[in-house]
Amino acid sequence: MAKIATTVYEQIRTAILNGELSNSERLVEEDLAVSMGISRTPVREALRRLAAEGLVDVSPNRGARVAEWDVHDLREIFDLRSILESHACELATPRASAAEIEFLENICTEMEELAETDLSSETRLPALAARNRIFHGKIIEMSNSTRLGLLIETLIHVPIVMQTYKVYSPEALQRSLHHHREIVNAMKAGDEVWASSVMRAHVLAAREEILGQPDPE
Amino acid sequence: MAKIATTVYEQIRTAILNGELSNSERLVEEDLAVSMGISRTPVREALRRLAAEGLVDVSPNRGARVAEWDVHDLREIFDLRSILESHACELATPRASAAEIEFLENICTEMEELAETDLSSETRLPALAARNRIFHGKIIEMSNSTRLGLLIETLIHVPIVMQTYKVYSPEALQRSLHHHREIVNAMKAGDEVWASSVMRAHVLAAREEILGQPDPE
DNA sequence: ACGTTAAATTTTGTATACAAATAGAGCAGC
DNA sequence: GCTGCTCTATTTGTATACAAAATTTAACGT
Repeated sequence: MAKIATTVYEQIRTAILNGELSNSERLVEEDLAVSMGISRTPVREALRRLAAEGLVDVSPNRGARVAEWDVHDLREIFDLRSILESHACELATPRASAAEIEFLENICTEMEELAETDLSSETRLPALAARNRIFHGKIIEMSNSTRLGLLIETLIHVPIVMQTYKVYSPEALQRSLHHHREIVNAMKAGDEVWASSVMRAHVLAAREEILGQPDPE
Repeated sequence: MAKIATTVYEQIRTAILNGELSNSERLVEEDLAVSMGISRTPVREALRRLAAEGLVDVSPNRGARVAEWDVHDLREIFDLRSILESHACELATPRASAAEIEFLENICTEMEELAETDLSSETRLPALAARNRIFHGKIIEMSNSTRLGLLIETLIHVPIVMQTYKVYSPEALQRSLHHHREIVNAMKAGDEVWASSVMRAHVLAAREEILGQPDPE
């Protein structure tokens, strides 16, 4: 059987990612423990792990809260994502096998077909978001850099980043899908400069779609 | 008084960073606890924290070991450092104040003076390494991106990266100091492309100095 | 001698107990 | 009504106890 601490960790994590916990909600160890019928020990471990990932903030003797992110945080996150995922494309392109290219192409097709159906349906947006994550994750995996993957992971687990498509306009969605298709074409052509440039543009476009105009600071 | 867990964390951490613990040495909770006269609980917390940072590896029911890094790991680390620190330069340049430029210039001067003295002395290399860390840290701080700082931090705490200068040839050291000076000059001129390019070259040069020629894979 | 299996020991994972710190309620004073 | 205080209740931090898993040791047969 899996460790209890890991189970707790995953439960709290998905709860945060799905936005089921309100912003900066207090996470009391005892409460979580009794609600799950376990002791505080594994709860503590899970919370510390989430803190290390940046999903919760803990202050000494004051406990843990769900982390929250302001506009400046999101700007930082998308800026870094644009750099790191672009780099992933650069590394992945010369390594890409025919099978991997085909895999990415299939996801593009699936997403395009999904986008043509009624988007107001409950199931469409999650389906798109899931495939989007697979698409980006696959390219990161293809980059063959464990640490690059880990760095990106620590960035994108912020709820708003996970739920990107929820705030997309139809035009933004179309542009996003075109970017995906163009990235695969660039990789197919073995052109890592092209591929990485489109990826960078793709993430920065998402940034603007979510944040609106750049803040002057 | 500070939390015991934090104290333990720092002790183990510096022990690893100073290379006082042999590679992949087992870290038994009970042993560490009794040797410090405390219970296992804070030791556990410290070990999990170090695991999240990548300084130790933990396997379920099998405990923690000091992490070790092979050539491929180091290559990944320096590649990512080159990208992220270069980005830090890009962000820092337009924000740099006169005082900050002067601060960096002073470090450059100090390091140049240290390099002219007898390098075989016990104290010279640590003094250089400390100033090197301050130099890079200052630029990261000037970039004003909390997350960028955190990402870089998780990369550079690997012992070999911390102790870079220990393996430098005199020529490599000179080149490194020239890079530092050039970076400051570029920032002073407000040229973020120049500054970030030199920084990228600076880190990639360090990579080659430490790893030798690129592995063909 | 060698390998295999089974007990014994060690070590981790979780629960519980207690101490230390913090937050909050209630009340005094202005 | 508001501010600042004390005391209580809550909550975190650490220690200890026990259960579960893994590693080591020992025994046994071939």
